[in-house]
Amino acid sequence: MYQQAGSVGQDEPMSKPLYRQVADTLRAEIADGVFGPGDDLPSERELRERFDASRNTVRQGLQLLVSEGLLNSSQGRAYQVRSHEIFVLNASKFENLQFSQREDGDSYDNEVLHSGRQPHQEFRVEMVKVPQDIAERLKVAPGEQGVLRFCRRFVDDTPWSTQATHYPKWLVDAHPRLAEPDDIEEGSTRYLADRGIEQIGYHDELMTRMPTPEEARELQIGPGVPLLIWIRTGFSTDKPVRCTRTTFRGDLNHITYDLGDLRALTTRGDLH
Amino acid sequence: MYQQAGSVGQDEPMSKPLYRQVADTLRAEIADGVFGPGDDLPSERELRERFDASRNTVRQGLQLLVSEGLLNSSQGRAYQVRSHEIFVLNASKFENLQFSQREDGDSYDNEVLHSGRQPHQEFRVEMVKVPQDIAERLKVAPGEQGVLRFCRRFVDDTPWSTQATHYPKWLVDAHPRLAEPDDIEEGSTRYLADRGIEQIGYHDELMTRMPTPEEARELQIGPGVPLLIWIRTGFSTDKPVRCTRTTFRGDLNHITYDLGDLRALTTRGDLH
DNA sequence: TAGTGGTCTAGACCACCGG
DNA sequence: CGGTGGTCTAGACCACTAA
Repeated sequence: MYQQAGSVGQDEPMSKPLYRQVADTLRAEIADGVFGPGDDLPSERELRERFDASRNTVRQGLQLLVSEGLLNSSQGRAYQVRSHEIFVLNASKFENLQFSQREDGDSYDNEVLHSGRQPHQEFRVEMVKVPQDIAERLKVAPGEQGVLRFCRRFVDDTPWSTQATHYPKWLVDAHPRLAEPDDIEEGSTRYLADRGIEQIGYHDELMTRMPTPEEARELQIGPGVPLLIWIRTGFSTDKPVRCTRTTFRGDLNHITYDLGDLRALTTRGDLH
Repeated sequence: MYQQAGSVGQDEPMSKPLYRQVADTLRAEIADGVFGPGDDLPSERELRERFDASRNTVRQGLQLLVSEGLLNSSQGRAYQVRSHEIFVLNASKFENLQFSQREDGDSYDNEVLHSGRQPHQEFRVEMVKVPQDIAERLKVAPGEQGVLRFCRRFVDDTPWSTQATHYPKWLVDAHPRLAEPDDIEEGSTRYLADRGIEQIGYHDELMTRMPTPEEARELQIGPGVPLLIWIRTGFSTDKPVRCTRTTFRGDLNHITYDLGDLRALTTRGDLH
């Protein structure tokens, strides 16, 4: 059934390694719905028999699927097909993504509150040295102090994203509430705007990479789930005012932008 | 030196598995520059001695780093520290990302042409059934035919991204050059605009995930490199006109958006 | 407690790369 | 050719989960 690796077929098929056959077969079965989201896969022992392979080989195949983000695994329990509910953030509309607060009008476009999920967030404020990369974006001297307002968001106790906003020292000196450890009721962007510091332009950067071990721990993600990173630098008329780095679990989040005239979108229909 | 797994320390440290110690140690050394971009790592045999571990255990640790995108590996050669040159695409400025063509003014913001790299692209046009997800975005019946204009871009023969644009049948019927197999000189968006079909709004979606095996082959990426996916739907005054899905190697590409008034950014300085 | 996955070993053979 | 990584096996012990 499953060809041995190494001994190459005469002419063309150049047999795939066994562990890849295992992965490909299971991947196809997941795609076909033989195993649906949340289902348990057969145990390693059963797969070993089915594919006539050693345990390590079966594990190597399963590991591949884990690293593709298709499976979850944890000690003592069967491999499980991942299921995804995706949160969509419209970055061109929403200035502050604030959970469980005024959802006036259009404040964010999520499927969270509309599906009985329970969002919450952890919040903290620190005085820290502005990290090098942020300092460049804020155009402040490397090593300068600044305020970090940090937030980690959860949905039903699943970590969803972390958000770190840095404010330069000159701004904090002029508007000290930025450094206070409470959530700013009206939103810090609004607070600044009310005090004459208006953000009239944004520079957004989007990128992806695999999490570091710390990030993986913080967002409780295993291998195989990439991060989606969104860095927004907010500008007043003459200089950068703040820099926010939001780190999302890539498997649970999409970001959208609406540009230009979208009157044709008013009948949104089944558009994602 | 390196604690055994299993036998738990009395009170707290709960020793890490050996393969993680291998990975963590090497990761730190890469971060510290002990091994720079492009450098070879010591061979598995040497690492086995250094960490006093079996070959499989060392391999497991190395595999972790590969899956984090830090290392490349291929048969017969040493593990190599990945090096990244990142291409930045400003999605709010550039309608068509066209390689090696009129770079009038600001047409794209890359470090490619400015560093002596050689870009090129493969191009093809097909008549295909519009895929389900694209059909939703184009608001056409699922299963309907449409034109697919496909492009794969390279930099110095490294696959960089693939781009697939779907046009609905009604548009192609009215403007048949969309279905012709040549590159449209002036750009297809321009071609349409000249014929009265102007795209006045865009809906962009950004997401990340690990590549499927096909995608990994097409972009020549190994495990540990996530994809960055950008889906742009272009709208005329009353309906969607085209849908473009661009699939980037996440390790080589960033996307940016400029929103609002960015006069403060004119002195771009060291801002990325 | 039985069954699952997590970690680890020792050794084998192979394919590929470079000198 | 020698050295590298790629694949695979057989078996061991452990930690965790669920019944």
